[in-house]
Amino acid sequence: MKPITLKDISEKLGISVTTVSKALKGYPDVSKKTRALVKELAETLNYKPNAFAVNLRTEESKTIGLIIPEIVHHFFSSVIKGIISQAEKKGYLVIILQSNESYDLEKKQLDLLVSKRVDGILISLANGTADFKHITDIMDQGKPIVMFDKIAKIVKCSKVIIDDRKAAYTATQHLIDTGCKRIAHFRGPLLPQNSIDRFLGYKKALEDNGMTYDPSLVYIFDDMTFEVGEMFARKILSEHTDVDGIFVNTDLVAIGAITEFNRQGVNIPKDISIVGFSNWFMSSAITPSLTTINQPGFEMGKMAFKQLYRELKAKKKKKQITPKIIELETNLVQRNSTRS
Amino acid sequence: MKPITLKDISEKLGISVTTVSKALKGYPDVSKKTRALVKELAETLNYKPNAFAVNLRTEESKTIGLIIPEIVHHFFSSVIKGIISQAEKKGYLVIILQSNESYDLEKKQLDLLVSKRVDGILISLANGTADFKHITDIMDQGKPIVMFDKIAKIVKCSKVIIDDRKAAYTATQHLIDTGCKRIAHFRGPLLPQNSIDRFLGYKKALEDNGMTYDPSLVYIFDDMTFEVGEMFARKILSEHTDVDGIFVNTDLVAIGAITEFNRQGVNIPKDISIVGFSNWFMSSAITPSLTTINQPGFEMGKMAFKQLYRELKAKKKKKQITPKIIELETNLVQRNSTRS
DNA sequence: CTGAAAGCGCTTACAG
DNA sequence: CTGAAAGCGCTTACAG
Repeated sequence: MKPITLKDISEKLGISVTTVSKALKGYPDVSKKTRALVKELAETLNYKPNAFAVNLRTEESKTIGLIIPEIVHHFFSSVIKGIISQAEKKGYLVIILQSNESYDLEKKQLDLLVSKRVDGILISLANGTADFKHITDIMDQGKPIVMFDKIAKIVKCSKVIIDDRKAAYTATQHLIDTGCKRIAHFRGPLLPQNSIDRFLGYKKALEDNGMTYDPSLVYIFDDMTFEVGEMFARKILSEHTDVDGIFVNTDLVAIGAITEFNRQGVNIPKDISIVGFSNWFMSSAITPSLTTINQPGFEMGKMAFKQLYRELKAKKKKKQITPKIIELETNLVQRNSTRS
Repeated sequence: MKPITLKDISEKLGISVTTVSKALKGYPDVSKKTRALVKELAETLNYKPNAFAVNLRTEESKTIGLIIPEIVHHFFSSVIKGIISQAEKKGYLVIILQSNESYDLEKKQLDLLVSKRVDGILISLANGTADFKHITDIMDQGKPIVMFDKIAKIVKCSKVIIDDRKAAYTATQHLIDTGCKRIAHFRGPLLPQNSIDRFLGYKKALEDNGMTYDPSLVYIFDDMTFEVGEMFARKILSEHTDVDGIFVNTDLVAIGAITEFNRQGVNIPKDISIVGFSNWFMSSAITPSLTTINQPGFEMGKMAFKQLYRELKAKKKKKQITPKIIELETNLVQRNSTRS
């Protein structure tokens, strides 16, 4: 059962392939009658253009690539959803790859996407990524690329981000406003820009409030997991009994910490207040519910695709692309892990 | 900056395109010397075959399509991860589409994937899907398709599933064994096979234990959300004060119910015991932690791709494909929402 | 308004 | 061992 081709239609109708092609695409230089005839037959035969041939001819596939550090992740999966839904609206399909926070994998996957000739690429960088040649190489080939969430400041492509520094400042200020005197920070890994910015926001808030910044209160770790949250909660209890507030880099770790503190009989928020980051769904279901920074994942995905789409269109028209930084708003969601 | 083609290499080397192509593919009928020369030049020029041309020639794209009801979902995102990681190992890329539990969207997306000529399709059906012509049509075209989790018994393709009936039986039996006398069931939507099977497992367990099955204790709802869990928890308290156990179709709804019961001062598990389904990550973090059925999402994704891959290979060799049903093991995870 | 022809970049059956 | 040629199915510049 071979698929129907233009040739099949042209033979049945006794006209040329050229005319069939034009008729199907609604070109004006085909008679109304021919056009109607062609369209009708195409319909009844359920003709579908061979995408492979179209791709080869037009040098575009209406497919984009997406590289993301982790899929089983509330924030990132929301971003994916935003990207896919927006892409579908514009007739684009999305190939998804997961870097597992590994630079090597990220690089290999980027290569793979390029060799598959996707029209453009959306990427959120792995924690392990410190060198960006694999990204700039692609930009140099003229392939549109948009970064989101985990970006590199130094790379001159479009980006969709939040103001991590400001959001972290707000989170820390909230701890201070609700009476915390000694505030720790679960910072996460060293490299990624948003770890850095969240840390800087935390530090700035302390300084602006005349509180001394104590490096020993900043906990660094590579894996942002529930278990890490439990572990550092225990560390706090043994190393820094005077800590009465923690600003945690991400909700999942904060939830691990809450679970451990609950287990140890620490009263949250009275003994220790906690603010997370991202507003994962879980944050509202845990006891006590987690005060956190709401980070608009779905929106971010939508915006990232929209920007890529703009660049795809600009490229087709051979227009110059000026990189754009799109910053989305965040807000503090007050719940029960901080005092009111 | 045009990409390098076979022609570029052949011209630089003064040999034919045919020979270059063969040399690159390691065909034996090329002299060692020529092969080495070609490979070296290809390397230095960073030659990448034009995937569009290869696709057209070979009529395959090494790309598969995946249609899933929802992405922001712990179980499904685990499945996606399993699929992608396995596909990557075998050199396949995955295009992901989300049906939002809608039959119309699912149908449209299936069409889209076919017209993009993906090599095969992986699908978990939408709740709204009651007719399967869109699926069988594709099978009739000889395109391999594998269903997972939310399947249709009537469709004769390969499937990766769990034994929902048995798992639900185990869950209900556990409630009975720990002393529950009147057990409700949050069933979810009517159509999907796994809702049906979980309900049947629940019913069977009651009957086998000499407990009367009471239809008024079975709650049906379309959206499997946290909010629905809260709502039906309230309903139970007002409609059936004698209920002392609930078997819930999925963890998310169970967690909503727990949250509402906590709020109303109902003691879990003493007043009401709850068993969920799926073992979402959240289930271990909530208070009380949720007893549930562990459903291996990552594994399911891996198996689904593996089966599709087998069928892809069989198709290439023009071998007949015999549909296979792959059943994965589940187990009860006892936590604190049921008595011990 | 219609169509013959070229070409996208590859692969492969075939001839030498 | 090498290469000319056909062909995958489409699109589009060009001629009539």
